[in-house]
Amino acid sequence: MGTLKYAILGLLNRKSMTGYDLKKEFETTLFEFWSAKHSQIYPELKELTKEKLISFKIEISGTILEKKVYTITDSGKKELQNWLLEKEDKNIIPKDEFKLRLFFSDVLPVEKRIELIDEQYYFHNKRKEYFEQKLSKFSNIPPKMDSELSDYLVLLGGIKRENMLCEWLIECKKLIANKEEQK
Amino acid sequence: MGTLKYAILGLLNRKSMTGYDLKKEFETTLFEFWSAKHSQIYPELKELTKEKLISFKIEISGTILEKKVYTITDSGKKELQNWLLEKEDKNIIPKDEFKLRLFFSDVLPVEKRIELIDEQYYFHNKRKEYFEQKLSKFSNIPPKMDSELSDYLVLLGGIKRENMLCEWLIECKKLIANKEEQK
DNA sequence: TCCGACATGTAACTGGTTACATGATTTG
DNA sequence: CAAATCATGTAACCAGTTACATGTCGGA
Repeated sequence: MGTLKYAILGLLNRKSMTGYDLKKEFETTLFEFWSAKHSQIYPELKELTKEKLISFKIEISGTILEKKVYTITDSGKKELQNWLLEKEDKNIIPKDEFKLRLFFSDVLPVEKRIELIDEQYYFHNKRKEYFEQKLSKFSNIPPKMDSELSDYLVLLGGIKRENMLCEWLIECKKLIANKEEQK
Repeated sequence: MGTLKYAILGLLNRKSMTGYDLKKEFETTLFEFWSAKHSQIYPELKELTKEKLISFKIEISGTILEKKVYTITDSGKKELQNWLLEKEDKNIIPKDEFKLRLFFSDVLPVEKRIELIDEQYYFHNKRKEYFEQKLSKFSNIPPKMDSELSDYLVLLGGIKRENMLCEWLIECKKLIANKEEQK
């Protein structure tokens, strides 16, 4: 796929920054839908520079520490644009270890199965609350600025996902418990 | 993680089968939450055999075609059980290329952004309908058999996910179109 | 007799994680 | 002055995909 490439181009299209800054962007801004470690970012920056999609200039931080501030090139902007407009079905269903576990858990005693679900519920409910708290920090809803609207939309998506998972888990619990009663 | 190992153990715990059968199980039964190509399955079966978690006996199909029918061992059953009961937060948010695209699409003209969303909506709506059709094939709801209930629960999860995505996309479209009007 | 499904494997490569490795700067 | 953070890189490994490779069986 080479998606990391476009994640980096997308971020640099918003603002010039260093590899370290990019790393932090992945940890915060893109956290909800993409991730990359610095060990993947630095070699990719090297490659993108070679492809002339980005360029860098060295800045001195303090007295001797050199940092490379990367900037997207016109060619890079074009490449990003093309990717954004690409019409391709890459809609692979993501792997889900919990579903796999739940699926095979029919060999466990019902109380263990319920425990499994309760744990998962607790987790997603917590994450849901965290996202909702983040949402409440928007002063205008919907936001007026374009890039803020993007933030808002993906956050909405996150909340909706966590919410859906909580609802599903409650339903799973009900159905599993209910079957037990029938015995 | 080594999740493939448990996917295979889980399937063999239900029923002894060949590598080829397992491949088909991944394509049908587990499709909604896990996948593996035969090129990954065969080496893993070799490894699991070495670890004595599974064993095989050769059956002759037709006149000379040998097939290896794999069976889970007691040791394998124990290993599966342990994994099912494992308490670990591996709740990594899955990568989502569409969200990444949407996130950076603020540089596109609004009509292109709407197109992007419409395409995605069409896809998820189609998948939702497909899942719903699969759901309608259950004669009893909720199913009485344990393993059928598992099928039912993950299918419900799939429908709920596709439904949530459709709702979210409609909301995204509304917010993006609405911003346009404000201009 | 041909074609699609059955059946099993390996090799090369890609994307991503963990660990190794180093050093500067800022803040308490 | 110590600890956290800033800053950049490489190496080894793991999971997974694509392509290569071979051969059988059953039905139209």
